[in-house]
Amino acid sequence: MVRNRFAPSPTGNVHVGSLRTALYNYLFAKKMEGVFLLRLEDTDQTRFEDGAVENLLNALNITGVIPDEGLIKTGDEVVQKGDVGPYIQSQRLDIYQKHLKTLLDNGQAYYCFCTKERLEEVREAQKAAGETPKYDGHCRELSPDEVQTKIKAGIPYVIRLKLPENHVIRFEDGVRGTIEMNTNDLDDQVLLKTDGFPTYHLAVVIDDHLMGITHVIRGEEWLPSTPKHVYLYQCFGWEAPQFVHLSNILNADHKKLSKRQGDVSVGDFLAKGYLPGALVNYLALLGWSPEDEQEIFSMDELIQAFDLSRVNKSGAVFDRSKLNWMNAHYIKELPIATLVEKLVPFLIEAGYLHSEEIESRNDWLEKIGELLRDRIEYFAQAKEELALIFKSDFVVNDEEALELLRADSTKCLYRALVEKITATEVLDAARGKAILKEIQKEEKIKGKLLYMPSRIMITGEMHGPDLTLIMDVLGKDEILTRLNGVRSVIE
RNA sequence: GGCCCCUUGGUCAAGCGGUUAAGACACCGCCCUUUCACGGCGGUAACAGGGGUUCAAGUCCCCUAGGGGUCACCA
Repeated sequence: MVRNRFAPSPTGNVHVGSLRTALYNYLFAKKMEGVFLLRLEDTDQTRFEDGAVENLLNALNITGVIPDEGLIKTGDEVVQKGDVGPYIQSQRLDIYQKHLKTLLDNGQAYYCFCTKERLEEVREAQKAAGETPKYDGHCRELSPDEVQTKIKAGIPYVIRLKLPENHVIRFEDGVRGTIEMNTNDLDDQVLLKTDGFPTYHLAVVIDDHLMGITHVIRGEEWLPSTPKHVYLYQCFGWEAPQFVHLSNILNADHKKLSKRQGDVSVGDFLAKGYLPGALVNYLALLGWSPEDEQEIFSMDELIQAFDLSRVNKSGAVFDRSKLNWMNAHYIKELPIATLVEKLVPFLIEAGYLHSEEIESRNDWLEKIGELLRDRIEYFAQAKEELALIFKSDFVVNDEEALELLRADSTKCLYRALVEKITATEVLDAARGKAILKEIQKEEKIKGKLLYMPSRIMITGEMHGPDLTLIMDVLGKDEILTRLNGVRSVIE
């Protein structure tokens, strides 16, 4: 039975790269009818950020990458579910201690009393000499007596992994094949920190084993330290899981996608009005490809199609414009009620709508939604796209537009428009269309000279949504107000 | 710098010894549209370089180059 995990540390927002890692774990687990669990790697006491766990679980819940076991959020409550917990590393300290003792007893780990200052000096000296910075083994061969004396003296210590010299460690990576590394190129990794907390390297091995993890699917940044993990499995006499290292998601400059270069967290994208399904769909295709040429996938379809053997080895650039295309596609498919529901927060944010008006203006909101549907890639674009709807006191500055307004026929068009709209009971799209047709017939104004000046007089812009839809949304009174506003330019 | 990984169009990518080297996004053009967009149709554009192996190499091997990751008492 496949057992997977997503094991983030509780820091800040969820990076899209992390989401993708979680997603691939999830898809694989579901595909294999296994279990996807979430474990919190909070062994760095200095890293903790308030609300991070909530944030993390919310992001997973919203995107549908939901753990079966471990730390989960049901309703407003964060709970731990499962038989092999706790699933929070800071609650497993005694477990690490116990296993560490085995290592110490077997001579596979040792106490190290070196100060940070000394380590720093050693590193500097090595760098200066052009060598690879590495622990120099200063405490490697301390006698048991010496160790006891120092511990009794209260000297702070860490515990390090005692790597055998010149020993090749080999393992099979699920996407990269055989990986070999010589222990001479590896460091005697700290396993237990001065504060009594384990490092990632110790905790991840013990937890993955104890939690029955069969497949470790994680980011490529772990590849160089995986041999240490493999060695630890050997020390404990445990069977190592299948390792699968996913390549990084890159920026346009081919560097690891990181903050300060735009949006990188799930929260950023959600806040801009990207749909969770679209984000997941896009991320799924970033580093994996299906057998056929399907591009649009529901989560269930992804589960069906997903296959670790089709995961790509090389890094993938995060392409915002393709994400935009995909999100636009999802928006086009949305039922109108859902579209409105998604849109409303952005209208409120833009100051176009008050929250009390939501229900009473539903018909109007649906019109706005349809008018926007084919025109935006993500909901935050609604603000700009709708600017011409909410700006009644516009001033026309564009030369070309002014020229059209000053055209001889426009005076005539203007009068006819005012007259017909004033005489109209309800100005909906159909009536708007009819009015323009009538003017075309009666005043012999047609084509560009009919539609462009009308558009400019009503919106102040040369471009925008279908004019009759705009008329419908604006309504009779607002349009008359606007026409009145441009009167001076026309006459 | 050491070690490890990677390398097909601008981007995502298919390809797993014999193909006119797919498809998608982006871009360009045409059509639709009395605007812009949407949509439809079409187009430009790639096997990093060099050696092998083979009748045959984008596909296998080696070297070079380029890119990335990693070298913490962070994960």
